[in-house]
Amino acid sequence: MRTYTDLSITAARIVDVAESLIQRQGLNGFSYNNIARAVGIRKPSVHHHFSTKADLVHVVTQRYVDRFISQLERLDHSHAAPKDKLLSYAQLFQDTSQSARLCLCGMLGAESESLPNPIREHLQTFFNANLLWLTATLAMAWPRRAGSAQGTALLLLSSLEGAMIVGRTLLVNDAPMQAANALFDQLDS
Amino acid sequence: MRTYTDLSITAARIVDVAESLIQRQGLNGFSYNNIARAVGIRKPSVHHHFSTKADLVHVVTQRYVDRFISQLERLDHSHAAPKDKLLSYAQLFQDTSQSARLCLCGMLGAESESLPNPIREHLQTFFNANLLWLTATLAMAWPRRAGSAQGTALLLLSSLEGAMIVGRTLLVNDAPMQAANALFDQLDS
DNA sequence: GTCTATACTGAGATAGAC
DNA sequence: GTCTATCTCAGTATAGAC
Repeated sequence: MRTYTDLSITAARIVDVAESLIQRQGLNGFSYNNIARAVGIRKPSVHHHFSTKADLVHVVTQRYVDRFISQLERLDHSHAAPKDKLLSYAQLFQDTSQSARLCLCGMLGAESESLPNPIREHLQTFFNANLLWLTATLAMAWPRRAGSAQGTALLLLSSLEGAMIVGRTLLVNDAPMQAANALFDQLDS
Repeated sequence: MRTYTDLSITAARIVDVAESLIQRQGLNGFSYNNIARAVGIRKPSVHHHFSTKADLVHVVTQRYVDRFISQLERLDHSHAAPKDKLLSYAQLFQDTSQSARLCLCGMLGAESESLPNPIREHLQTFFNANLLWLTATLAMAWPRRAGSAQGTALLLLSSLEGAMIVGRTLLVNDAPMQAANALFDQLDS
């Protein structure tokens, strides 16, 4: 199966466009034609780089998950205070929301019934990595509540994923940050 | 525009099937053929009842939103303790999750860029009604935290919507209830 | 209300020239 | 790597008979 580490310039542009389209319209909401127009080439040229849609979506997902996990690691190495790490984490979702996109894995997770198995596994990697990171970081930020960190991690991750959906529908552009701050306030009190 | 209050028996079956398909596969993940097979009629017969897909989805959404709001009113009239009302509320999402579905409005909200405007408005009605109900009920359940009830309402609604997505991907079947309980525990402490 | 038959369109995909 | 041309299939939708 293809990987994203050795993409030609055109292939990388295709992956960029496909990523954006999935985050905005969902897996079944775009076609090779949409990609071709956005990149400025013809449909068969897209097939030249990614012979099937499943292949393309696989590469897009793999790159997204790897990049996101890299950001978690970068946050860890930043030596910021745990609470500030969590604010930066919430800001990642906030930024995506502000560019009128959903989290790629949230969107694909919603549509996961139509998804090939290898892609499903990438989504599981994504959510598991986030839950692990959040559990550890929440336990450091609020040590007295360390015992409930695992449940709080699921609460925070779910609320950020959900807030992107609620926010885009109600045209509230800071829903992820609002939801995260509501939780942080409760944890502080 | 059609409404759901005077559906023939066949039309009601079509709406039932369409609702389930949207919750499982999303707006772009099913066709009139899928519906026809599930109902046991032919494709043109589906068109006889709902001439376009937009028309069908509109009726499905309208019925779902009205029914859900009725459930909120029923909860209000139940004279249960506020905290128990909130538990029953979370259970609504939990039940949906357990039948391998997402919230219809969560799914359509994710795909809302491809949605006709009238349907978007139903989604806004849904989320606004939920936020209002949650804000009021949270303020009753935890009066000392009444000042932050609005933010907590967004947090809870978002987390339930998101937990359905995270849960279905990780094959955790009680994610909505886990997320809600994590929040209720913090509010209690 | 339901059916068969049929448009028409767009989607995913391939062949083969340049 | 890109193109034109083409294939096949599914999707939405309509016409008209029963």
